[in-house]
Amino acid sequence: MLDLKVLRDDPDAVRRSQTARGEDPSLVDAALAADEQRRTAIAGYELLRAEQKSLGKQVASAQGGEKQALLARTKELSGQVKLAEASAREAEEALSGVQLQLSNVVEPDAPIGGEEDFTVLDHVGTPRDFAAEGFEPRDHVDLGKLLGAIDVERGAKVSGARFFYLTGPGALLELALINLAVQQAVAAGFTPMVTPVLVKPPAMEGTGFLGQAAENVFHLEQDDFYLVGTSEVSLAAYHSDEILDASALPLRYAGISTCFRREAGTYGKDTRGIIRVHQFDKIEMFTFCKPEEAVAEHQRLLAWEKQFLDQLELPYRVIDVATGDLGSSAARKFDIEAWIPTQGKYREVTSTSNCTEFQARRLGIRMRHGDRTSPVATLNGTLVAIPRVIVAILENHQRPDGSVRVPAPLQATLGTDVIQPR
RNA sequence: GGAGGCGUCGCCUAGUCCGGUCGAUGGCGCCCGCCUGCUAAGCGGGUUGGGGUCUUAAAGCCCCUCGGGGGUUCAAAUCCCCCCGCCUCCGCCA
Repeated sequence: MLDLKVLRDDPDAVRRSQTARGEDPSLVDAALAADEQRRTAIAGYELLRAEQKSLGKQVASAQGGEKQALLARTKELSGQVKLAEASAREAEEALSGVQLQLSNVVEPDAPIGGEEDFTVLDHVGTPRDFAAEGFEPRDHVDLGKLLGAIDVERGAKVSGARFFYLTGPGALLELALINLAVQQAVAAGFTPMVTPVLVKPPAMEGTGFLGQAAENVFHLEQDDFYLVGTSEVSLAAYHSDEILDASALPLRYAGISTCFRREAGTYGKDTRGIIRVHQFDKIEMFTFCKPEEAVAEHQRLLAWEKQFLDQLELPYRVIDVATGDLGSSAARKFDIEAWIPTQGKYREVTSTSNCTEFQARRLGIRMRHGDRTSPVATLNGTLVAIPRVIVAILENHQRPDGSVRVPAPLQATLGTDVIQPR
């Protein structure tokens, strides 16, 4: 949710941002008009209500005929107050309806354009030249089968498309990655958190996932629960309707959770393997900080993501996601994409977003500084999304015989430095 | 799932039976001041959050806020209904 003050004082900036995202700039004018109506309605209601209260007090002490006269007036007022209150509430709802449709204002340095208009900020590592090594790389599905690490057939049998089992070394790989990620996060000062994966509507709405992203969210109709697509949701809502001590910021949490995604509208996309699945586990970094520190914190989150991938010796690049491809809450987003040899391209493995005060305003998360309160900034970043990192490890570290080299920090949990075909 | 109890402006708490003087009591904590070799104690004052209005800004004024929503009433923390959360006991169950 955007600050009404910004909307009133600098509507052009919001219009420009909407346009850069490929969204409707006229929403700004609709919001301003709704705000105007709301304020008029509130003023009307409050005037009547003030009169009702002051007359009510006189009724209490008045006697006889005077009391009867007052009662006649207040009875009439009572109905008027109810009507005015209803129209004030209607106007409030109309405004928040428009306000909820407006996306966050993008950072000025974010590249303008659609999905393909990102800019590449960094390349780390070099993709292996399998041709020079003299063999054709296997993809992660074949490797997973060969190693007894991934079972997509039975995943489909039991739960349908886009479900899978991690078996044997695959399961151990997940545990090793989670351990490594949590250890790194704790060392960096994050509080590790195991979070709920079912949340009530306000948490989902507050984090901005019920807008354009709504079709990708699982909803349990009978109980009105949503399944989170990321622990970002439960972590952001953790402090909802709270006033935080500004001196205690930043608060950094590492969420450990399963994530659920409907992947609607992706039929035919990544149907093979475990790149795009309905359920996976993920460690997510989440920060509450002062708005003026958000940009610097965003860089720190990105640095922690790189630190993690560096240890796994994966070639990757960092991209600055273009305005048209940002989530509604994000002002800026950096993705890290790991090299996937059998696809011959880089694929997203992490994503970090600066949501500035957008989520905090919706969720009622403020900080106290001096004698006033104001919204905090929230940021999130993937430390590890298990399936995609497993894909990257298997494919990048494979050897001609189908065995896979295990990066050093994972060897203890795996109990070996090479995963051998079964 | 069943029965009962509870939910008040950071924490604790009075008030709810019997509607108006609650524009919410007191304590703790915190902030400011006085006193004071220093500290503590003592004394005085302040201390929910949101919105509207006016203003360069502040102050002021007004409205809302007693878990949430609805109802009764001229008037609701207080009466009625629904919901949510917490606690205790019973049942069931990893």
